[in-house]
Amino acid sequence: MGLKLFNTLSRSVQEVIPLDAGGKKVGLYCCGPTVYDFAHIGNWRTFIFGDLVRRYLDFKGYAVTQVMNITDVDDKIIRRVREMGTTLKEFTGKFEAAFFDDLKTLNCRQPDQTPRATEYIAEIISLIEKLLARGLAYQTPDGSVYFSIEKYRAGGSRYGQLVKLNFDEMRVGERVRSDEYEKEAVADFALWKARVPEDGGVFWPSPWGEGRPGWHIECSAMSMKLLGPSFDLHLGGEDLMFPHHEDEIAQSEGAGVQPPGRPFVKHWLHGAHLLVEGKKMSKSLGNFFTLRDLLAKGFTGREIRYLLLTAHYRETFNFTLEGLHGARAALTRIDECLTKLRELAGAAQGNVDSSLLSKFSNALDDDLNISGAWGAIFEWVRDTNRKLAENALSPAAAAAALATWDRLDSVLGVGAPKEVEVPAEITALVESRQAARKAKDFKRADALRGELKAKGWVIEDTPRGARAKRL
RNA sequence: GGCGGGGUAGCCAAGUGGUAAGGCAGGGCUCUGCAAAAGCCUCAUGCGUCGGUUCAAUUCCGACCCUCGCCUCCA
Repeated sequence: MGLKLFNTLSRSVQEVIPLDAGGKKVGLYCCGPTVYDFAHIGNWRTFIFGDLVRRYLDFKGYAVTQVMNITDVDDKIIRRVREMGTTLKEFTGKFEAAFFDDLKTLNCRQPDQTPRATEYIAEIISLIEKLLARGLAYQTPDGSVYFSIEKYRAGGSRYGQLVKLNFDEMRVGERVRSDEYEKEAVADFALWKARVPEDGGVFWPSPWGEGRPGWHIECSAMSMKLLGPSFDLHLGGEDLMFPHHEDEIAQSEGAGVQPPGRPFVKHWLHGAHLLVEGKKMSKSLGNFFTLRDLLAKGFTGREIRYLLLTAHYRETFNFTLEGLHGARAALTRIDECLTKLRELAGAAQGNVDSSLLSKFSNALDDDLNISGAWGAIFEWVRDTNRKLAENALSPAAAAAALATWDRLDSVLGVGAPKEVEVPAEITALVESRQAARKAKDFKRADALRGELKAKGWVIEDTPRGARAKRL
């Protein structure tokens, strides 16, 4: 069965058919972070969405090349570099490292390539030169270069493929930034920004004088360089539809580098934003969380990942602390089941359960209906628990269940429960308690239980004996 | 104003022209010396409101109410 995803270009759910003649290779570009601060939970929702797409394509057997850009030069970065009296490299390096740490904490796969904008200046310049040569861009007296939407449209190209725009309405009451007053039309966007004193040491030489790239051009330059001028999937947050992605299309297709009849990007994917505690995230409301803020509250990366993966990517999701507690409980349910399966399976071998697997992939094939996929998983957990309780599972069947889970988890990435080492001291206490219970010295047994609890361990008495569990 | 999402149990969240997945919380039970932990069972005559189409609508159509987002550098 084929994977179908909503394509913003067509505003409909369409099957993903690779451009690759062999139908195997898929190019996936995900808009990455602008490294001017720690990424917040809303950013992470989108990055996890990208990771899900990547992992599911892998699961489906495609040979995926995932590229995620690191935007390490833009207005905000320059402003902060100036304010903090540091250098661009030092400033962005810190947040870039934090980004990759966080990516790992959330168990996102490292993209195959993570190009930095500042390392693709040559490609950016060459792309701008193509646009100038084709008459779609113009230079202003200050040395900036802009993309002319009017010329682009005059050439028969469509500007406004991802969103419906009313240009006449838009020209009323628009904002004109003081540094962009030289543009021919307000809708035009910068490809190259001439150096101004506030940029400090952040500038590169170019045929138009010293300056730096505009915001959209880096994604065009890097994606086309690494994935080719026409590729399969491009993903980002819904806010990027306009102007960022629209401008990317204009400048990439305007350069005329695609083979005849091929688009810059075939399938555009956009992830919805999230609300936190029912409201738009904002620092003044106190509901603005970075990943680090949540870790500091004691939540783990996998709990956060799980919660962000429970809802459909095109729906606004309400992220709450209560939801995070629920995520913890839900994951524990899965963990308990897996632990029991592991105990039972031992060294036995088993084949994957294709019925669960097909329920899972049927749901995900349908525009990544992950809620449906979780539904199938939890039904399976309940069913497995029932069999486990009835002793109706053979070691081979348990091994098969575990093999199936591994397959599912290659997509979900919430991981298997960690095998917690029980310290000898704890084991000794558990054994003393067992001895006391056997001697019917319940007072002492309860005291030992209390002692264990104080040390952060709970005793789980099962028909097969007692075991200690980390609180 | 223009464009686009949403409104499903206490909370989160799927889904379907034929009578509502799943998770959390809650309730009951099993196990236990008692607990805890864990497990099982249970939990919406109802899907924003009002009309319409239909044998049948939460699902289609219309109107309305509420809510959220985008409309030039915010994932």
